[in-house]
Amino acid sequence: MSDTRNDIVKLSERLLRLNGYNAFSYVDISKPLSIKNAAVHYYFPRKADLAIGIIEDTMSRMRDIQASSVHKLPIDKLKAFLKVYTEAGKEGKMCLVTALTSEIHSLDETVQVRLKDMVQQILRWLTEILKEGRDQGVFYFEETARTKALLIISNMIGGLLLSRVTGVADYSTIYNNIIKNISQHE
Amino acid sequence: MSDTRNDIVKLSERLLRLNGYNAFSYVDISKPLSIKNAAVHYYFPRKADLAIGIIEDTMSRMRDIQASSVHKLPIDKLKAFLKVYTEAGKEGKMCLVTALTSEIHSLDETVQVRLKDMVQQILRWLTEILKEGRDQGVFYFEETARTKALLIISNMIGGLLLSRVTGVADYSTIYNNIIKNISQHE
DNA sequence: TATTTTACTTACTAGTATGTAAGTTTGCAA
DNA sequence: TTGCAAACTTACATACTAGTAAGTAAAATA
Repeated sequence: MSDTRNDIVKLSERLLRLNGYNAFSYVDISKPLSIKNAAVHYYFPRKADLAIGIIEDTMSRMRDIQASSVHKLPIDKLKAFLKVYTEAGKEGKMCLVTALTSEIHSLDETVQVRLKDMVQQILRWLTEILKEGRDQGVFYFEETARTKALLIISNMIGGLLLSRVTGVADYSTIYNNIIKNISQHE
Repeated sequence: MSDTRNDIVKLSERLLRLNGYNAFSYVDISKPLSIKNAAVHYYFPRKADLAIGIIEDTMSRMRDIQASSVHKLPIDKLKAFLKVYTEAGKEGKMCLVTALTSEIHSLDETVQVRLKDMVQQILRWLTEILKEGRDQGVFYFEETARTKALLIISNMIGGLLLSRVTGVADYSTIYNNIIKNISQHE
């Protein structure tokens, strides 16, 4: 895959997660890369194609993280999962799910389908980690694993948004609470 | 206050929370109200003024809810607080904080200041409810009241976003878990 | 009754958005 | 060496955006 195509995806993803879907344009991407906006259209004819490109790139990285933590302990799997959000928080980024879901009515149906799929995969990923941790007796929670996953992911999504306004310390507070809460008997 | 001005605020708020800040235009507001876009500019010269109008309207309703639940039990105060999110969920709306925070870089500094203020007030409101409930021995949580408030609000913010993609049932799951979790001894 | 203010409309501008069609350069393959 | 495909650029079309300036009709005020 060409450098240019990859540069476009990386920069688009950054702009999408910093500013939102309707707040970045083809020129915002082409200008910093010193190419013309038509060059972006060459790789991604429509903005929907670009969105799909970003989703696929993100899911690919997601699978890499999953693959490289297969042999780790549940707590480290959980930390690897949450790290994605922590890094976003440091850069003031939303998570990709937030960026797309908050402007879902601006998205092509083809993009909405991919977004749904991504959310399901994220949920399944975390649910599996939680199940494993509980089975091994290192995680403690009363809810179903899927419900606990919903709670943790919504904490992350909301935490990243809130911390944009109240400061990253609040994201850390949420993060620490999740780790502490799941590791402790009741 | 004129009907037109109020109609503009209500419709803008709806469009903002359904579609996002950069996804609605002055024409999107004027057309359904059968007025010209310049009429919207008459009341709200710049889009920032409109955003501030929406924030103020929302905070005013917030204070009404607070005022009308002063004499209620902590659990009913909490339910009154959360009801705002539940109603949004039914209509597929994000909360106002999400709609604005997700596109914070598109907002005027004057709007950002008001947004910050609103978030602080929401946090203070819920924190007070939680303190009162714990003091009366009806709420149980180990964190500070402010941290618990952060966790609940981030659950709501994230729950509303996730449920746009996975279905409202997931919002309900989160809601029910919050109520159950805070009401139970450990 | 005269004047001013309110609540708009008409008509427009300048800028930006996504997207397209056709042309150009470069490098590889036959 | 010719031909072709990849990776672009040039130039443009269409549509929409926030925002403004000037005009108007009706209501409130002096």
